[in-house]
Amino acid sequence: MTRTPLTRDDVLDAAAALVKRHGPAALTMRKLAAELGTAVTSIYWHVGNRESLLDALVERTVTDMGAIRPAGRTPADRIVSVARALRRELRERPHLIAMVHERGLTERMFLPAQQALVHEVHAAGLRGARAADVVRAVQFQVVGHVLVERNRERAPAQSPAEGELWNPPRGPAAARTPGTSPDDAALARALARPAEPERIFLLSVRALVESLLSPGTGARDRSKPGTPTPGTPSPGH
Amino acid sequence: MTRTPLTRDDVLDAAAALVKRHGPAALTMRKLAAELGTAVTSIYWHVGNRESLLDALVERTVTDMGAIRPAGRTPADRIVSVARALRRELRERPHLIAMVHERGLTERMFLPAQQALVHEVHAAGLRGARAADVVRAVQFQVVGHVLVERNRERAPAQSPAEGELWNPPRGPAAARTPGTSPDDAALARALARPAEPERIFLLSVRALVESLLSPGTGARDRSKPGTPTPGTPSPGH
DNA sequence: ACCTGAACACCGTTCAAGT
DNA sequence: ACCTGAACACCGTTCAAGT
Repeated sequence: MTRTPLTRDDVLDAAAALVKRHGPAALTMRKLAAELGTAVTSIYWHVGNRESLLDALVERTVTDMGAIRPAGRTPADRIVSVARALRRELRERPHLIAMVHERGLTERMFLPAQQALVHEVHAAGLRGARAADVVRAVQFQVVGHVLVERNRERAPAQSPAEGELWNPPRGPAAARTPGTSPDDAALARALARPAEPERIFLLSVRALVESLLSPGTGARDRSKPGTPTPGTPSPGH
Repeated sequence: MTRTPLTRDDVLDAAAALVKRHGPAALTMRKLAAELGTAVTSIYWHVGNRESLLDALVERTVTDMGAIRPAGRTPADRIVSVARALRRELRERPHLIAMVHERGLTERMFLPAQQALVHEVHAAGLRGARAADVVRAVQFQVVGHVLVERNRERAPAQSPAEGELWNPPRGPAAARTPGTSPDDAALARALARPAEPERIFLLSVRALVESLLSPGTGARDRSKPGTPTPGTPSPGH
């Protein structure tokens, strides 16, 4: 009874399954060998060593991420749709995404999405360096938000909890702390509630896209980073 | 010649130094013991085990981060100044920040900054849940940007490089690829150049703040996050 | 209260040897 | 071309024993 020979893909599959179930720390060469029913050293013949095994896993995740198809009527809408699609894809592969991040490959994983963004920003009428800036700003924001969000989910019990800071002490001690939070009960309550990442995500992406796609606003390049922002006009009503 | 007894702080100091120089992976109990000139097992008496040693290190970093003082004339300026200060602080402690991130404590580290943001958003005239949303949006963006930026710095040689995608093939093959990048040489060149994170950072923060602080724009809550964006078909493979 | 060495279970990796 | 067991150097951790 000759066994069908072990292939490199067999190794990668088993490794990916282990990581998906128990995280990267659970992926040891010995456990992997046991899973595959081979000697530990066989694995080395197929994948070199643990480091390049993880590299291959990450590589797979990056290419698996695939192309993103924008949806929506306006360029702004389509950019937002790309952002949401990226967010969803990432949230389905938490462990592998963490590995991609640890290896500094997050940006490369986002190249297909970048291509879509370029198309939409161009459609919105932006050109040249300005368009490139907008593409990168959106990309940074989406990737960053996803990283933050994942970080929050893995956070242990927060102490002090976010909300606790915004219930100002009622006693005379309140006056002592300089720069303390203003008295806004609704705000305090809102911050005491857990964040709703998807809502914040949409809110932010829309705000950023709206601001960057409309020319002539203060968000243009000013070439002098230190210049003060003129007060935002408050439309009387 | 009785040696002055080892303290918990001695252990933490040596550990922090090791991490700062060579990263967390270089922090082994045996190396640490050698550094301190004690037996490996002494360390266990002071800090329990490696895991809680790292916890203590992270805890220290979080509290060391300290208070942030806003600067600038308008609330928008001061928010931007907080964002820049945070960015600078983080970039000075790359390894430790990575550890904070791995432990899911990034958000907690940002609580002091959150307090400052609340103050400024309130000064800008926002109240209640809307103000909380803006605080969180800015916070997510700043933290996210810093994480992305750090990720980029650690990235190995990118292949394909960002720019390569935006030099459309000159031959007849150009017409075949659907949704390809538009013909914008300046854009292609701009994306081929390395990103300037600080500029992108300022650009984005300003755009977001400007958009969120001005009421009545489309960036308001639309209360239906789940609407028409149809899910992009999963990348068949 | 603090420190020690010995021992254990577990790693990743190399290598000569098998088929 | 593929697989094997033995061996090496290195981990984190426990524990009984010292002072």
